[in-house]
Amino acid sequence: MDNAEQIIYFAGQRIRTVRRESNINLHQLALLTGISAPALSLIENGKRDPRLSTLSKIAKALRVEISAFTDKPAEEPLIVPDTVQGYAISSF
Amino acid sequence: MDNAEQIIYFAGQRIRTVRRESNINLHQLALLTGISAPALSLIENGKRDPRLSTLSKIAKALRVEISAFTDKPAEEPLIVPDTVQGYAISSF
DNA sequence: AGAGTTTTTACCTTATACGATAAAAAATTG
DNA sequence: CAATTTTTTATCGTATAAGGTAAAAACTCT
Repeated sequence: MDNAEQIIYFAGQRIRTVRRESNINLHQLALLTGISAPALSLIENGKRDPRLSTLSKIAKALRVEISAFTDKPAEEPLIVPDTVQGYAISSF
Repeated sequence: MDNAEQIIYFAGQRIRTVRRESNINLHQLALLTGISAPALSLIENGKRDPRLSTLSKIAKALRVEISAFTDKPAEEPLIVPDTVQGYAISSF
């Protein structure tokens, strides 16, 4: 799996995750984006290499930035806090 | 100009800016990405709707995230911290 | 299990991205 | 300005994205 394939696969997973968080199905996303449900299915499964305009329509419909589909989520902060949820770390 | 066209146009401008900051020409970027110089020219001028894999190759060659082409740059931070990652700013 | 819903797959058509090449146009530099 | 470099435009061939439709498969319930 080369780099581009990984990106496509990852983006598909992210789109699916965001869509499910919005509690809508492929048919509904199809209506919102103007992209057919079969096309969306292929994209979510990493079997299609979507165009920028296609990503843009999906992002707009799901109300996220395109980077939500392309960038790895930020690392956890490197600075360890003294307390977690009000408990001193030493108590763990 | 609809939303998708704006995204495509904006991405092209960003790619051109990042490429020029790297001091390379279209021919050189073509060699780095495997995308022809004419194709890169069309993309930079917002006349072509690139595939995700194409954006990925360009981002990799220019050593930036795809979001560098798709997202509006973040505002400058409003609050200047006293320390960064545990080091006093004055030590830089 | 059966019914209803959602997703996937397949097939066909159309639109368009992309590579290659060449030529024209624009920008840069001496 | 002339020479060189860089970018743009045009044309052609191939690959593939995307829509529509329909059928199959997979899930989700009661």
